[in-house]
Amino acid sequence: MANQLDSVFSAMADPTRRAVIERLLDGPASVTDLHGPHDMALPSFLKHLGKLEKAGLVRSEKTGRTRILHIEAAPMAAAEDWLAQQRRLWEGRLDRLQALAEALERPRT
Amino acid sequence: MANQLDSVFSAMADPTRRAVIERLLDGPASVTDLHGPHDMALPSFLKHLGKLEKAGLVRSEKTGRTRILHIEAAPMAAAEDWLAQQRRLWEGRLDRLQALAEALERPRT
DNA sequence: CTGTAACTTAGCCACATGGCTAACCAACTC
DNA sequence: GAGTTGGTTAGCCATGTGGCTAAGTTACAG
Repeated sequence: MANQLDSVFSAMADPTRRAVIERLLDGPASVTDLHGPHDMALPSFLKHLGKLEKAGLVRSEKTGRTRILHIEAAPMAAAEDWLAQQRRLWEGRLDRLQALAEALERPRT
Repeated sequence: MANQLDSVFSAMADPTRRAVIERLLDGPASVTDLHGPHDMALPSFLKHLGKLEKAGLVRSEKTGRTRILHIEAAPMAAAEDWLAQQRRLWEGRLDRLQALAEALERPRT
């Protein structure tokens, strides 16, 4: 996955990982805290955290025997920017189509 | 993939597919037109188109022997909305932190 | 210093993904 | 109606993903 958008979008393409993101927006948390609400074995859950971290959406640091994760907002902004740009282009195209339609409605004004 | 966000995010997690989206924002196009710039066999490319269509990002209709695809903007908006909401929550949290910091700076005003 | 809590690593499994070739069908073109 | 163009289907392959159990490690608690 060369592009950063690749890993960010693919990290967000999973409800478990999106739930983790939502939880972390409320503040940092430990692995077991985050794991709590999810009905899956810890190692499976850790893979999700790993993906989030590789995508740069989350950073973590271990103190003692517990690892604390916190969110990193920048990569999400990149994804949002891409989407916003596509929407602008799309809206621009609709505007041009409408202008064209109006021009066709009254051919000689 | 239960959620719609799942399939939309995962559809966008690939540069080929994002390129197709960008191209289609400029107007409808046939399969071979879309395939043109991509250095991969047609059947492989078709799988990408299939994923886009299953995610609802694209619709297509066959007339004669050529299939024309056009974009469907709504699902992208859903993804953008999710991201925008997370950002709002994140910014809200930063505001609260800053308020807290200021409150700590001058304890009795 | 023994026990337990909090990860971590290793390894297995089933299925999805992203690529390919080969062969096929359907519709224009000449 | 023979050839070509535009897709489509079938089937193979390597790798990635998302889940599991079992066993290991490391720090804190008593």
